[in-house]
Amino acid sequence: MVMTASFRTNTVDAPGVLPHPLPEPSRDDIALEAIFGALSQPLRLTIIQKLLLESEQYDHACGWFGFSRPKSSLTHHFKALREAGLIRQRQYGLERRSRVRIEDLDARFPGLLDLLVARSAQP
Amino acid sequence: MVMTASFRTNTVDAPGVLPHPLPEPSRDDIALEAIFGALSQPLRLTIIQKLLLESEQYDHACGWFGFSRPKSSLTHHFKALREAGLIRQRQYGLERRSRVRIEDLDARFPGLLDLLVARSAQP
DNA sequence: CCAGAAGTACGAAGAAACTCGAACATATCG
DNA sequence: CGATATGTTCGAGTTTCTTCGTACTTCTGG
Repeated sequence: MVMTASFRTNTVDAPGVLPHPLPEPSRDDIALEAIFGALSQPLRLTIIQKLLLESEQYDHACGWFGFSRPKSSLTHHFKALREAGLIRQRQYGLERRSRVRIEDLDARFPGLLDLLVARSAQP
Repeated sequence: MVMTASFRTNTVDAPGVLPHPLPEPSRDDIALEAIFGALSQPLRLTIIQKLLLESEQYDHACGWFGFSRPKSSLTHHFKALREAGLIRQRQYGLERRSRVRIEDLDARFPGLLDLLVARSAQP
């Protein structure tokens, strides 16, 4: 995964109230190949699924997920998800909380998120 | 992409008439991570899109696509798509023809193929 | 101010993917 | 049979991931 697209610091949700999002690709720069590349990593797919299925209305810091991996590994994977355009990250004091960019992804690739949370048919 | 799942030589379409498919994962062994990994390569995503949008009813040999890459590279990418469960390949005399496993993919991951052929919104 | 907590940055080592040439296999056609 | 066409296999070189330790930064709470 290489970061080539242009990045911006967007301010969608109530500027002044929420911390600014970390640099991320704009909606139109989200590429399907990058999405697929990011989601081909099992841990990263799990992160997105967990956010979609178990998060309640709020963003979650990476400690919330309960992964037993070194912190630097988690940084790496969350950054990969952010740079692919899958999550938005905001700094709240010490912790950095993530949420799925649901609106952007639904607008750009309708059906993608449904695909990720659908229980795969196991006959 | 590593090949770990069990493989079988399935015989879905009129055995005796069509050549046997090359070894491929069974429908239930198709994994989302593997799909995503395969489609994160731009050329491979193009192959699937071209098959879905431009193929008329038949399988296509890799010469049909008109890629200007060494033959060994094409072999590599078609094999990756087959091992991920995205395409089925059959040997017709000299040439090896590929088609998307539409039924299997629709059954296992509804919406996936629609996602691949949807024209991404470019405002 | 200091200690602890959350996370980053850097870098290195190993694994995996990508690209491609060269040699080989096999089917078809004249 | 020999030439050609399609595609494979093998191997090497290069690049990209992945993992993780270490050191560093920054915020928060006493």
